[in-house]
Amino acid sequence: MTVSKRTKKATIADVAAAAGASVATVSRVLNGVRTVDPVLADRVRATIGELGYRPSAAAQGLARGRSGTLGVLVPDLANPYFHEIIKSVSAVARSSGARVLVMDSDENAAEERELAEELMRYADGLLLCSPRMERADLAALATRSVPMLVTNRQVPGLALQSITVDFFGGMMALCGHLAQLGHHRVVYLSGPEHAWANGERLRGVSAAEAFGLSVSVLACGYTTDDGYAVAPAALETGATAVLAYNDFVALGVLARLGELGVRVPEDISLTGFDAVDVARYSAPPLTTVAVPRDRLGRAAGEALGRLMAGDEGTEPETVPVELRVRGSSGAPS
Amino acid sequence: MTVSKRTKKATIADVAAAAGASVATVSRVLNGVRTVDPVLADRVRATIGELGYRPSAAAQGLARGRSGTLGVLVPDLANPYFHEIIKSVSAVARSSGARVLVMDSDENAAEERELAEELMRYADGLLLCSPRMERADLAALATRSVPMLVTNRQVPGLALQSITVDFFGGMMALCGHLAQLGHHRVVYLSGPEHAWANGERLRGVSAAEAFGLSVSVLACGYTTDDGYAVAPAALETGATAVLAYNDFVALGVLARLGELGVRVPEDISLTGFDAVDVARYSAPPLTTVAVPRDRLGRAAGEALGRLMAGDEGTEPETVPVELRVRGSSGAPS
DNA sequence: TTGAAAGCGCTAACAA
DNA sequence: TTGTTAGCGCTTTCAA
Repeated sequence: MTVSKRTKKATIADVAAAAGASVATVSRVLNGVRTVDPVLADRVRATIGELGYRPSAAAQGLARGRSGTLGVLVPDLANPYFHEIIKSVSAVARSSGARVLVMDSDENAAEERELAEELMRYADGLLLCSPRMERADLAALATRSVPMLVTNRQVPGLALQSITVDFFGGMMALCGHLAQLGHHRVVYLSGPEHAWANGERLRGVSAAEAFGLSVSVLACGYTTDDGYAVAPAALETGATAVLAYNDFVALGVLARLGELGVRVPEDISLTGFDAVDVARYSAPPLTTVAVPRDRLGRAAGEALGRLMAGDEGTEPETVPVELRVRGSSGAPS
Repeated sequence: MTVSKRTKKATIADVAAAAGASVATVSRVLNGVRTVDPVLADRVRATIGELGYRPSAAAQGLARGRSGTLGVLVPDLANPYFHEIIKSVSAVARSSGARVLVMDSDENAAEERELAEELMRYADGLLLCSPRMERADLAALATRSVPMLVTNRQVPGLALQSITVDFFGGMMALCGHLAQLGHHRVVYLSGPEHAWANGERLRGVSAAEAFGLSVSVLACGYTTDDGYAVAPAALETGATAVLAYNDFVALGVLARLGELGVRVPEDISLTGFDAVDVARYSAPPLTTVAVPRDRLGRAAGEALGRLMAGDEGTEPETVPVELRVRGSSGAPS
């Protein structure tokens, strides 16, 4: 069998004609319906192979009334935080014969709503990862006919299908650890302003004031560059420990402190968040909070699957985190 | 206007009926065809808004004969190398009204072919990022009716539409730099066996033997963990410089060397590849090679756009790289 | 400027 | 067990 350059796409009718069967029979073979004579079925399969036939996804989708596609919207495809999530969701989707359509909103809260609506045209179900959009938009989307699940966002008074990570608890744990070491003054390097994840962390450090920690907050960001830039300001607060929004920020801080001759943890303690791989390999390795992103992704994929199967209303789920004490935190000098 | 919970999806016929127009007219409004009475058009648009109508992607795709979707296949979604590429491709696609369907082959060369074929059912064009599949599979895919572009892979004798990065040149530059510093014995920590990117780097170090470098090769991998694990073996080769497959591997090596009390670059030099963000912030910062992934992604997106527009055959493009000399390389002791 | 109607490629009743 | 055929929701002639 030789396939020539740029084969024109074969249709089910072509296959039927070539195999001497009806389109219905070909469709049956395609879909594994058992009521087909094995001989005929083999002939059809052979023809399919010869013609290199593949059913059109659009036609199947239209006829079946569903696309077999899961839409995933993330704020930033270049943010490693979302990679494992996407990966796990993809894996879950694939195991149930679905595909994943990914879109990136570029951290643009205003455009998110429109992208989500667009995604709904293509997908049977929608996963909004850490959406930044306003409450009203989220509420409107939730009423659509496409099942929707949200990660890392909870809106008081809005019954959103959601799975969240216990950022609050994670930050509390971090603060508790520092307090135990004897710290009294800490500074939190704040992440994306509209991110729920940032709000929860902030809530966590604030709550820690209850057990005697004095907290200052510095607007920062979520990249290594952001951390590098804000490190001197963090130093000026006089805090004995720096709580970075995430590991990347912490690595930036660590680098800058190194340049400034400030030792970690002897002169100042430093913590990250997320427990990305590289955080284990810095010098010193970062004390941080492990966020099980694969688990989050898997849970999201499965919950979405249930929603799409008709299960109205999954319980909001909260994925626990885990404190990882490593070398970057120590007793204050 | 109140939208109730779980609106049933409206169709173009619903809109037509509600607006007192024909489906043809609604379609015209939807597609911006000018030959519609402004008053009628406004009425249609209003109805669309009220009904929250969105055209079905499947129906449009079927009727138009194209999906408006770009398929992207990557070996590993969790590998940061591909993130910026996906992101740039997405951006290019979006600017021309297309969407991106991403699939992950999980580094499984055997499954890649099947996934690519599957992707073709959904997409108008295909981007295979660093495909690991065999030559024959690649050749077969290239004959399909869906335009296909490949990054980081060139197959001798196969006219593949491709965009590659000059890994060979980058590795040569790294070797040249080390040779100039006075190194004579280096060890290359080899990456994924079937990756063209690894082959090219290997070709680069081998070519460097021409200017007096003695090279040994150690099977390693592409993660920080891999680097951490192989570091002692690298040390045992007696090389005065370690060329890691990429930055992540190098960071792993760096961490392990630190634990072993081996100083970089005083005791041994170390280089990375790719110039990911964090590589600038290690102590010492990594000497590496900058690979313009955004540019690769943009170029790929644009070239694919041209292919899909009917341009038979884009010239194979090679994206240049840039040596970044930083603190992790120095003269041998 | 508008509308009727014929597909697009497939699935799934329904008949045979 | 097989085939015929009516949709699925949209685009796009073709007529009016």
